[in-house]
Parts: sequence; structure tokens; C-alpha cells
Amino acid sequence: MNNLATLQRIETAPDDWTERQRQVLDATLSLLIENAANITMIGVARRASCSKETLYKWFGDRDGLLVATVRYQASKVKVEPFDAEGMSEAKLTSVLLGFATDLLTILTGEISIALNRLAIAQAHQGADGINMGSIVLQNGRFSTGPRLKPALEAGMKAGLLRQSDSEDAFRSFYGLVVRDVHIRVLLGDTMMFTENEISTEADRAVQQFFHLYGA
Amino acid sequence: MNNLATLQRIETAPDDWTERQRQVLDATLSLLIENAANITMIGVARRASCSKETLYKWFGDRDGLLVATVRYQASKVKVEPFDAEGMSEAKLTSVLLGFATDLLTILTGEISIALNRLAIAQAHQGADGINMGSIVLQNGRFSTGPRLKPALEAGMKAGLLRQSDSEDAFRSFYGLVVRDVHIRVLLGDTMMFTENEISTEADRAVQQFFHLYGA
DNA sequence: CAATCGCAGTACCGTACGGTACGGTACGCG
DNA sequence: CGCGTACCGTACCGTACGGTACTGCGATTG
Repeated sequence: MNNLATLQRIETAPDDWTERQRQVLDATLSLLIENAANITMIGVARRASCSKETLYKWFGDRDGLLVATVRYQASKVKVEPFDAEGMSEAKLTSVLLGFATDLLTILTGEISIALNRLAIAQAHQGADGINMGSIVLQNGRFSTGPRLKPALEAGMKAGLLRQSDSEDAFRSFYGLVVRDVHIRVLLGDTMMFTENEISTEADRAVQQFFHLYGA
Repeated sequence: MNNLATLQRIETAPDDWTERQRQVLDATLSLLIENAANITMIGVARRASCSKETLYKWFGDRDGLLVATVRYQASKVKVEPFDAEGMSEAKLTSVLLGFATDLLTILTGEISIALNRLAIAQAHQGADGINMGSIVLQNGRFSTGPRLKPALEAGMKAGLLRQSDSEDAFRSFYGLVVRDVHIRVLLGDTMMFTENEISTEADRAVQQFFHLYGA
């Protein structure tokens, strides 16, 4: 990951799109969901009822539009801050459950699937600068980790969890939550996922995690 | 997964390629590894030192060539049979360790990454029949599961593992082994993976699995 | 009202690629 | 030798798409 500097630079560039521009990005997203592979400029223009010239003016080129779309979507997910003070077993459990539920809900959602497909498809051909894979990684996996870590560390401090590397603990938790779900949905396996099933899966993962890392 | 019938039909069609045809498929693979996205017929023809006409004659069309390549690669991985008789703790541990090591080695290998990228990229647009996602799923995730299950069930029978659904146990084991590795490498995260690191990861996963499912 | 701006719509261009056709060559066989 | 077969190399065609330029229209501003 030598793109951290690049990503920082991008991060500082504000995503202050106008309403109309957000409409265009939403149109791109909807098209992406329908078929992430065959996305064309004329297709986006038609869907958004705008001209190709406008697309090029606003986003530079095709890649710019796609990157903007990915980052726009990323900017839509809110991260609610979390206070690590006064950690109790009930609270830790609730935080873990919420995290697992959110993660499964997002990963199996059509938007996440479409964007991951897009990013994976061209993760290798990042000849010139920005490649979408790192952006998705940053806003996906690499943003969820640091978000949960404080809770894990607070849990260790409070004697609820065994002392261990919190990064490693998080990765194991991630594995217990996601298992083979992500790769299966990405490859087109149409797994049914009701709210109930996700909740059950989250429960299981949290229980297993406490088995492994509980004090 | 309504493609099982389709896959069966494909499975019965023999992959008895000639030596020359295998050379072409290997050339396709090598090109796929370099850049899974920009693969063209003329590119393959040049790399394989054959004519486009021959490609079309042998593989029908571009999709046929890609599918043949995926299935050709799948046919290369040997599955060594496994006898579930006389299961001991040492043997079960060894089987699990071997499985975990193989899985991590394959998933982080460039061939697997290239093929998964290709399959994921167009997993959604399977307008006409065969989509590569299901093929990769069948030869990847869905072939490893049934391969390990007998060992898990023998372990349960021998009282080494808690009684539980072997599919569920396998999926948890899979999660503990793979964690976030697969999605990260697919998205272009260049994780270093030496043999030693893989071995360490496999050890950890097996230990954790016994913690969760050991009797 | 006139000048300007933003943008939709569309025509246009260059190129890349999938797919086809054809010429040329090597080889096997009667 | 003549014929067929297999195949390489390449020219060719149609199309799709990225990107650019131009036109027209409605809104804004002075």
C-alpha cells in the first residue's frame, strides 16, 4: 500500500458536489448496480439526462467519473462516533453486534457489491495514479478496522477481553463475521439474506469471538 | 445458484485439449495474470503465436476462450483423496493445517487472483448462459468445502470435535483461515506472504478452530 | 432588451476490438 | 505428384465507445 499519500491528497480534496452533480453520481451508481461492467459515458448521460460534454467538464474523463462515484458513495456512509469510556460487557456485546450486523448488511447490499466488482475488476491496471481498489479498501475494510479498535481495546482494558493485538483480534472477528459470504456474493452466488439471518449470523460471530478472545 | 444443471452439462464435456491447445490456454493464463481486464483475442493470438482464426475455431468466441481457460486451470489442481478411517487428533490437526496452508497459498497466488478478478468482473452480466462466477465458485469455494467435510465429520465421530453442522463448522474454519486476506488481495493490497507467514496463519486458524469446535 | 452563461442534445472523429475471410505454407496421404 | 488439412499471419469489416465540437435553448445578469 504505497498509495496512502495519494489517498491523503484525495481526501483533502473536498467532495462538495452540487445537487445536480449528485444526481448524476446517483445515476451512475444506479447504472453501476445494474451492470458494473458495461458502463458507458453515453449510458450515464442518458440516465442522468445530461450531456456527455457536461460529464467530461465535471469529472474529466471516464475514470474520473467512476472514482468520483466511488468516493461519493463512501461519503454517504456515516460513522457515528463511539465513546470508549465506561466499557461494560453489555455495551461491548452491543457494539460488536451492531458492527457485525452493519458489516453483513453492507457487504451483501447491491451497492457494495457493484462497487467492489468495479474496483476489483481494474485493481491491477492502475497504470496512472489512482486505482479504485485502494479507494474501496480505504473506505471499506481499512475504515472499519480502526473504527472498532477502540472498543476492543477498551474491552481489554476493562478485563472483558484477553490482552492481545487489537488488529489481530479485529481481523479474526472480521473472519468470523464474514466467513465466505463476501467472495460468494461477489462471484454471483445469490445468497438469501434476510434481516433475521443477518442477525443470527452476527450473534454467532460475537459468541464465537468471545469464546476466542473473552477473558 | 440455478446454474448447477448447466455446470453438470459442462462437466460432462471433456477437457481433452491437445498439447498445442494447452499452450494457447497457458498463454491466455499468462496474459490474464498480467492484466485480467485488457485481454484481447489479438493479444492472446500474438502471445500464443497462433492466428485469431484458430482461436475462434477452437474456442468459438472470446467467452469460450475465457471459460476454457478457467476450466483448464481448474483441471490442473489435483485433489488428493483422503481416508476418514482411524481419525486421530494428530491426523485431524495435520489435515486442517494442510488445508489452511493450501487455501492461503492458492488464494494469494497470482493465478487465483487473476481468475477471481475476471470472474467477479463479469459475474453479473451472464446474459447468455454460462457465467464465470459460478465456475470459479464451483472449482473454488464449493469444491474445498466438500473436500474437508469428511475429515470434520470423522473428527466429530471420533469425539475430537463437538457435534455440529459440518457445513457451518467448515464455514467458520474458512473465515478463521482467510479472514480479510482474500478481499484485500483482490482489491490490490499487496500483502507480503512468505511461506512462514502462511504457516503461522494456518497454525493460528487451526488453534482457534479447535478452541471453538474442539470437544 | 441584449449579452452571456450553463447545459442538453447530437453529430462527429479516432481507435480498439470482436469476428470473418483470404493468402500462403507445411505436412500427411493416396 | 496432387490433394486435402491444419494453421499462421494479416487484411478487412462492423460496431461500440471515449472524447470533442457545435448548435440551440432557457435562465441570469447588467
